[in-house]
Amino acid sequence: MLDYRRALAEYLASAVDLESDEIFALIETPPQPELGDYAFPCFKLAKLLRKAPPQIAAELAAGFTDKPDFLERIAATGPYLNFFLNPHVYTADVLRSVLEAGGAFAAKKRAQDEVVIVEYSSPNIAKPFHVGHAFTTILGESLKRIFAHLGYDALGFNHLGDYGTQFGKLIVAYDLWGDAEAVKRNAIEELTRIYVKFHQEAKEHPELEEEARLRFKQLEAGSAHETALWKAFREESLHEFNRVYERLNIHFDNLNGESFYTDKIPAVVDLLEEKGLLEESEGAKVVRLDDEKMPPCIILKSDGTTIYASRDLAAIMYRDAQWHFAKNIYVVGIPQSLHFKQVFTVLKKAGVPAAEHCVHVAFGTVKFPGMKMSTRSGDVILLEDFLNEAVAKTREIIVKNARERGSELDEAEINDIAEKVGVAAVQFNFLKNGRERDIVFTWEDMLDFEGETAPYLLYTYARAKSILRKAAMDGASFSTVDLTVLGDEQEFALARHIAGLGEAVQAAADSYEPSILARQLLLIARNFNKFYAGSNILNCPEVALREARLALCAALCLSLAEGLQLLGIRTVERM
RNA sequence: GGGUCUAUAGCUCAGUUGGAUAGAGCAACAGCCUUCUAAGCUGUGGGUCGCAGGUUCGAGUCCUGCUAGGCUCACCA
Repeated sequence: MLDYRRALAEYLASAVDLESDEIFALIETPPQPELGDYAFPCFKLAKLLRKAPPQIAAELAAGFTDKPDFLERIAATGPYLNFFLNPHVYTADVLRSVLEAGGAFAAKKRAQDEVVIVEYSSPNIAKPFHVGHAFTTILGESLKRIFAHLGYDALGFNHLGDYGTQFGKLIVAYDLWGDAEAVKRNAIEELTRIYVKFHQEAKEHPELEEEARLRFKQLEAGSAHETALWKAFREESLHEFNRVYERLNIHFDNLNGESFYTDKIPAVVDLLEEKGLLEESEGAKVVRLDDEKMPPCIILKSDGTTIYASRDLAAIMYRDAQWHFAKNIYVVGIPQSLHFKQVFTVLKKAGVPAAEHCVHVAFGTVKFPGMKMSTRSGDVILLEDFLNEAVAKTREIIVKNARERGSELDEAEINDIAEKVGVAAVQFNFLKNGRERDIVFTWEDMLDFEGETAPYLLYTYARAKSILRKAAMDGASFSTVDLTVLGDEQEFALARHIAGLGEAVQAAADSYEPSILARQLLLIARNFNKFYAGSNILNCPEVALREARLALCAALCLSLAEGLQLLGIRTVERM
């Protein structure tokens, strides 16, 4: 489709004594549709021409003789020059582009391969996957999809928490009280059970702690028994995580956890040593960051062992060597902001250029009023249980609606729709607002399926699909349909918002903020529902208009599906 | 105490590089299913944009100070 803002800027350049790029930057969208579709504020010109802005606007408006096809009207309103698009030309152009793009309306291509690594989810092995993990998992997946859509080679990295002294504890506990069958049945539950038991027993038998440290050292040294157990814990945990990932439609490209990077740390220590950055402080090896007004970054603990900062440093070096990433994105909570600032700064000081391409995409905390999210107390909401609740609630609504509408959904279909809509509702809760905001978790809010929710978006999609099916036009091409008959207030408004999808996706990527895309989709859906409530589509008496409105439905479906896919959300054909 | 982020309607949040009358959803109230899915649509009420200054033709948006709160500040990740 035509870049209307650009075209308008070039048109204006002939009348205004400014470069078209300058004009382009000044053009804005008026707050109300009555004021037009684009506006040019004349404040900047006032200084140049030494005249009042409203006078300039009026004179410019009077001076235009011929208009391009896409413009219907130009009017001066106070200090603004307002432009009204021809709604028929515009609506037809936008919808034609969407229909021809077939789900890639907002997609871009790149001249060369540029790898974007998105590290997200990263749960700890042998620990429950609770609602707190949902934020990074859902946000990260969306970012990965958005960057892929914009032509990047986007890779999802799951940096598993699969290393540390807790594995020594687990090994000790398993040898003492573990049940192989129980691990097979439900690994996380059994491993959590023996982990909790370990801490209880360790209070009275402190020697267990010492034993755990010993067993961890043996694990590091590659001892057969310990390694076999560690591998089994990892495998079984992953098996369970995959159940959730499958439901969320997530597939990682890389599962290198903390353990993978440990043997790459000595090289990092050597590098820092060589650059003269490493200092001894209170027995530990640190890099001082005083000049950056940050506390020192600990590289090696006083007992000589490694720490998470050193592992993250090693990971960046390794990823840079392997992939020469354009971006290396960490989808990790706000509390770790300082940690990442330190790590990136250490690398900059060491002269590693890749440090410039590392980004910490921080997000807020999921808060539970009246609950303490702690593994030890067992007072957690498993993400799986949350999904199940949402699916169950969805199922109730589907069954109720089916009864009222007298529709003929079979059991398997009901289950499939409930699963997709319920999971989508959960996902959208984490994507609709700015990511740095905390989320207060209440069942009431989380299971509200009206208004700004995924079920609203999916419902809108399903309604449009239903019409297309009834018209036997689902999947039709519409290539010969005349779309210029469209352009009434609601049709035009819908086209305006659909056209905004491309910018929304780009903005979402630029600021690592899928909520921008999520909000655009809500706007699109709301405008379609207004159109739907006020216009006949299937029952439209004029054949040409009916066809064009069906094409509008098809374009709506394509754009909603495209955007939802970028949020990691699956669509349903009916609900 | 240092760093950092936040403060917009009863609640949850949007608010484009500073621009026209600050917008949604939920909740409340009043309507709309003999037109295509009412998980929808229409309407009403609801605001000293934390407080005080400053910059500017113009500030919810930028600067300073203050208040309140979150997170964080060395061997956990």
